[in-house]
Amino acid sequence: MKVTREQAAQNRERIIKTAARLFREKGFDGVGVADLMKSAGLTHGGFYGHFASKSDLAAKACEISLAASREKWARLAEAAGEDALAALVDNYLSDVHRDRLSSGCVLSTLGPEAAREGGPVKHAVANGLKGLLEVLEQSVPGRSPEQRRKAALAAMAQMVGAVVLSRIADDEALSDEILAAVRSDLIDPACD
Amino acid sequence: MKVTREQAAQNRERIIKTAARLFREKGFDGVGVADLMKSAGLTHGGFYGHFASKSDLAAKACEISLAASREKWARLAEAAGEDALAALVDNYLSDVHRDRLSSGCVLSTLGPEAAREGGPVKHAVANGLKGLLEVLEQSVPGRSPEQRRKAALAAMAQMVGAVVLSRIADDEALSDEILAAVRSDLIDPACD
DNA sequence: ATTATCTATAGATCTATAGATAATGC
DNA sequence: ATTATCTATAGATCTATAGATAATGC
Repeated sequence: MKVTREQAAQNRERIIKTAARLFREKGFDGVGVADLMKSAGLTHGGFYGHFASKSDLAAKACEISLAASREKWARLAEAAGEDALAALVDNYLSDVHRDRLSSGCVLSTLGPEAAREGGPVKHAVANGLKGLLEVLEQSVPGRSPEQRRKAALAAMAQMVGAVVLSRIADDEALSDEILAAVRSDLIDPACD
Repeated sequence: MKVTREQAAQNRERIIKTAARLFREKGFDGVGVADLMKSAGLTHGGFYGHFASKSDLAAKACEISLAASREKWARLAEAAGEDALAALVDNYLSDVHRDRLSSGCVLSTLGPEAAREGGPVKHAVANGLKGLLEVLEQSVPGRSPEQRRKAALAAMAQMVGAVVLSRIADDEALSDEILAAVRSDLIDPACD
């Protein structure tokens, strides 16, 4: 039954990645440790050799999810050059992002739950937010660093809110309308 | 043990109001039927005489919470006249709203969970969103109805996102900074 | 010998229901 | 007689742990 040290490390990574997917799909309370381990191809009891608690795993899952988001943002911004903001916005407000919870931004799938959870989970998500803001500050137009900081905060809030609302809307027309309105508000020249 | 027909109706209302408070504080999965009934001063088993299921209650709790938000918005907008948007924004982005989950906007406390839940709960929240948008469309500046509609959608997303993020931030400086940046972005003249 | 994983289970909790109780309302 | 509420519990599920197992790594 025992596996190599390296295999055990891989199993641990697989548990975290599975959790990162399932928590985003079903919420922290929507998936139990047993389901989670089954999805990772392991047994229930093996879990506590890897993690102190479900909450411990939740914090690590949020951490890697948001680190992946940050890397994706940095790649997109880098590739888009001058149009970095538009590239980030188009990506975040896409219907793919809205519809595929399992790989989406943790801020919009688990934000309120993480805030309530507190402790290491909230801390991990707060750090992830800071990381995304760093990328956004470099992608947003503005004369001074202060202006860019403010613009990044405003854009971040608007993107997260748009995805949350687009997932609440129960008719697709409204959902699409929300994404389109916010995309236009963020990208098109502010002065009309 | 039996109470008057009127008392029973009052008990039902009290259950819904208690649920509206507790669900926002702890999430749908954070409070059980037994806790909820105890908080309402009733016993566990009595619940199913009033509601078909916990989910049924959740939908009704979201409905009354969002109806109350809409009424509050309408009152604020009415009282502020020309400055309706600023009044709504100041209220939504206040630290009181951020800190007091129990009476806050359901979109920012339970939005992602309601979207996952689907069914009547999601439907109730989607309808509540539409109601708030109606008030916001009348409060936002813009030459045409289409322009106001777009501005309302953009503002709604930004307000919800700002509160979600301000609750995630684990240092108060960042949390306040988010609220202030978004407030200024929404209220101050858009062109600098 | 160590340790990653397994089986099995303790103990707590959750939703929902069954049947008893007692006050209302005909 | 009806019915709102109560007590008690069924049945499912959840987190976490205890102890067994078997392959690695010294």
